[in-house]
Amino acid sequence: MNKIPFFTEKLLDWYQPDERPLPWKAIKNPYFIWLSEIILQQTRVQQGLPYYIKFVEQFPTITDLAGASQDEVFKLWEGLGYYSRARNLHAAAQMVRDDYAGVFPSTYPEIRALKGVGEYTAAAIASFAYDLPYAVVDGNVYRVLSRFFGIDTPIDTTAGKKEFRLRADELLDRNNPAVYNQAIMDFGATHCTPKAPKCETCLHQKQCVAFRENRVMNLPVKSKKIKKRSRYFYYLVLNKGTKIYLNKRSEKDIWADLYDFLLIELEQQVEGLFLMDALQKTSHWKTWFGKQKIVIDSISGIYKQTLSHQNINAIFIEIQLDASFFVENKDLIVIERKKIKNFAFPKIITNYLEAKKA
DNA sequence: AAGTCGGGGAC
DNA sequence: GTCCCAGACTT
Repeated sequence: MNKIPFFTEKLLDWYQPDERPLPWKAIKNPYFIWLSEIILQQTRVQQGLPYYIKFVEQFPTITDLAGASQDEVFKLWEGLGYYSRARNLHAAAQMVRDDYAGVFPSTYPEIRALKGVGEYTAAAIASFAYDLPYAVVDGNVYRVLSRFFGIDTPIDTTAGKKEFRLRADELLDRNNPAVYNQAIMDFGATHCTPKAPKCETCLHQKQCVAFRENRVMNLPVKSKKIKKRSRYFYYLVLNKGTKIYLNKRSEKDIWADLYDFLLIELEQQVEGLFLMDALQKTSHWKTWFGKQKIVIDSISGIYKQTLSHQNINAIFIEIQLDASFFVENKDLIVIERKKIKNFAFPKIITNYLEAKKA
């Protein structure tokens, strides 16, 4: 029996498993645990919970998920963001089906090798599903450890990641990795929070370096500051009778594998009388429409969406095409408008579609 | 090592 | 407005 560090002893003493009941706790099904961990990457429990419930209901086993179409998986993921998670989720399910006969792998290296599973997620699955001694290091853990030990090494550097990983491994209760990992994340999520941490009632107050030195609000440290660029999207919503044209987005940009409309992007915001003139001058317009005359049905106001690295500004231009009209673009698909609910769109598109309906 | 990938909630 | 959330991947 290893000696348990003081920090760990106090943490386990604090932890009350039933205080924050969640459907992926107190289960050992590795598929459900994996699913919950992917959904919760960079996502608050509150936001991810309804998605977890939907996935479990629609795909009771990982083989069910593997057998779904990509459009089905994306539709269920719609609105949650970071859509590469959905693509990797689907691919990993097929890996488990094809390489492991549908049985979720049970060793850390095998779990870590699944698409979309990094160090954190592999440790979480290994400990929660299989009681293997791997310490999780997520945003909660960075915050708790940086404060308790007064570590100001930036967490978004190679040195910082290594330092916190070593520290986390020392603190892990190797006899009870699942409970320890749950406890430290719950503590960070409910007690040692980013803003307004509950230091006054904290059991660690006397030993917490950050509290003693009045540095709680300065930890953890991040070195990088993100820069945002603004983009200006002009969506041509093509309608022909009861049909509508959709575009499936390619891999290189935001919203890969989601659907949107025919898009012209300009370097700046253009409004009012200048808009159609600016659009018709673009090479895109000339390629798609040639010299055919386009009749504009309506032009929306500016829809805005903030992404982690971009500010998106979008204007939607409704166009009714004549039956004889031809659009030179092989990537477009034409569907019945009433089937639009089967396709997954970025939030800014669903916002527009909702507003149009009303 | 730096950049990129969403969306929402708390302040 | 800013920060950051049960991070991972690409270049």
